[in-house]
Amino acid sequence: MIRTRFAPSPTGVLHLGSVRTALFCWLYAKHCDGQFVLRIEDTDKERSTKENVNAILEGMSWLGMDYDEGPIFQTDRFERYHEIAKNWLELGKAYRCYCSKDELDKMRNKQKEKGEKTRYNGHCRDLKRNDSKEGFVLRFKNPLSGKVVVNDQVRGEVEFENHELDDLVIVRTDGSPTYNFAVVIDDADMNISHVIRGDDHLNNTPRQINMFKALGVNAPIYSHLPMILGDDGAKLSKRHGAVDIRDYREQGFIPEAILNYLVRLGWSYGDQEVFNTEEMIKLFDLSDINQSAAAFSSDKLLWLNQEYMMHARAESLVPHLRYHMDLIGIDRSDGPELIEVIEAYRERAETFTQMADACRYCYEEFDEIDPKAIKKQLRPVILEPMIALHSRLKLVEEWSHEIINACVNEVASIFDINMGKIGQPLRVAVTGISASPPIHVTLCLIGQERTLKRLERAIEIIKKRAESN
RNA sequence: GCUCCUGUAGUGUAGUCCGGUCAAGCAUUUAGGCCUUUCACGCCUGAGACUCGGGUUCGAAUCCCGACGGGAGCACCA
Repeated sequence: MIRTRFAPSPTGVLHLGSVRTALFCWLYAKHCDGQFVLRIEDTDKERSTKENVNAILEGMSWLGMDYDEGPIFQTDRFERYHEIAKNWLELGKAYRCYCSKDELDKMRNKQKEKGEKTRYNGHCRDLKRNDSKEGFVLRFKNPLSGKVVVNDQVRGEVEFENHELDDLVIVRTDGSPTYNFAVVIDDADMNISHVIRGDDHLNNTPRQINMFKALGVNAPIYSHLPMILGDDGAKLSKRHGAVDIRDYREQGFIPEAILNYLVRLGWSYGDQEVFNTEEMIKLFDLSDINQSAAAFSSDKLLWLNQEYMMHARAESLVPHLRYHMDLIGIDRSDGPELIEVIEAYRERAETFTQMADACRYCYEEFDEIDPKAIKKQLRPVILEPMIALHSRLKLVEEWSHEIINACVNEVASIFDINMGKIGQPLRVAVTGISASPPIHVTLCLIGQERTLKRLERAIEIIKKRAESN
């Protein structure tokens, strides 16, 4: 049985990089008809928070990544870690270390001066001391010679010399287990067959493999994913805009689009760009993961999001639009059906935030017309046609695309002007700006009453302008 | 500093394992055009890359060596 796990630490929110890791784990488990486990690595009691746990859980559910087991909290498993630690101490696989923080610092500084890699020098490794009352940590007795070969599914065989590794702390002075120790026990206990995680863990892997050996358990199969960098090539951080996955929800992205964008960062299937979730699961494989770091590009995410907006079933987008209209405070009580808005605006908005923002004038009055648009479109020459248009639209009984179009066409032909000459002023009058969906669609969405009112206002503006000339 | 990973257009990638079909494909970005009553969508055309230097070979993006660049790790953080 293939079992993967996503093991975030709640010392921070769920960010894009972690989501990509989670996605690959999730996809691989699904692809193999295996299981996916969510484990919360909260051994750092100081920095782990309940809020971050919530952020992670919320993010996972928004993205639609379900798990077969979990969330399992490491803090619930301390007994188990202690059991192993005690056992290792008895078997001589681990030892007590009494070195103080100062001593360790001094040791590292010396190594640095000598141009060596900083690591624990094994001072207490063979100490025959048993006074358990003093403050001490437990260290793992790492083999001194030989090498560890990590057979990575992405990197190939990576070799580490044991003498490059040091005796890492597995239990702190306060009795809490450290990350590398807890991970190994968990992955073993939970029968994780494949560990898929960020590149930054590659250097931890040989020590973990050594601990699996000490445990007498086969290590899982590892895959180390290339990192995701910001668009400037530096590590992805707040500087690059949103990092918290929830920010992407607030910005109006569709979860499937985010997954689709992320899956193409470090994985590919020929030239294909767009994958629905089913396809992703079907086509995903570890052997197609590539090895170099990728830079995050919001341009492409935006493009993909629009692709999803344009091709999704309109009904499925209604909740999204509703959510974002509420978010930016649009009163939806008086205006068109959301589904009509979606159909009119989906190909001119990249996100739901943009769409909500763009359709505001269909629901609420606006105070100001763009001055540039006034100057260009609401000119005295158009006064008569606008008045004529107003009187016709006023008489319309069935406010439909066809009839609105007929009115506009009629006025255009009476005054012998082309559509653009009357369409743009009309658009500016009813929307306040110079870009909107086709004019009949726009008017239809805005409704007859509002259209007439706004037309009257525009006519007043034009009149005033004519007088002042 | 040491250890490990990595290097195809601005960005993501195909091709690299098993040299020739690659005078390097696709997508995004970008420039121009078409469509169009605006914006967008769509369509067409263009710009833009094998990090560099050696070597092997009839032939190298692909194999070998070196340099340089980028990233990560070296905690009683995860």
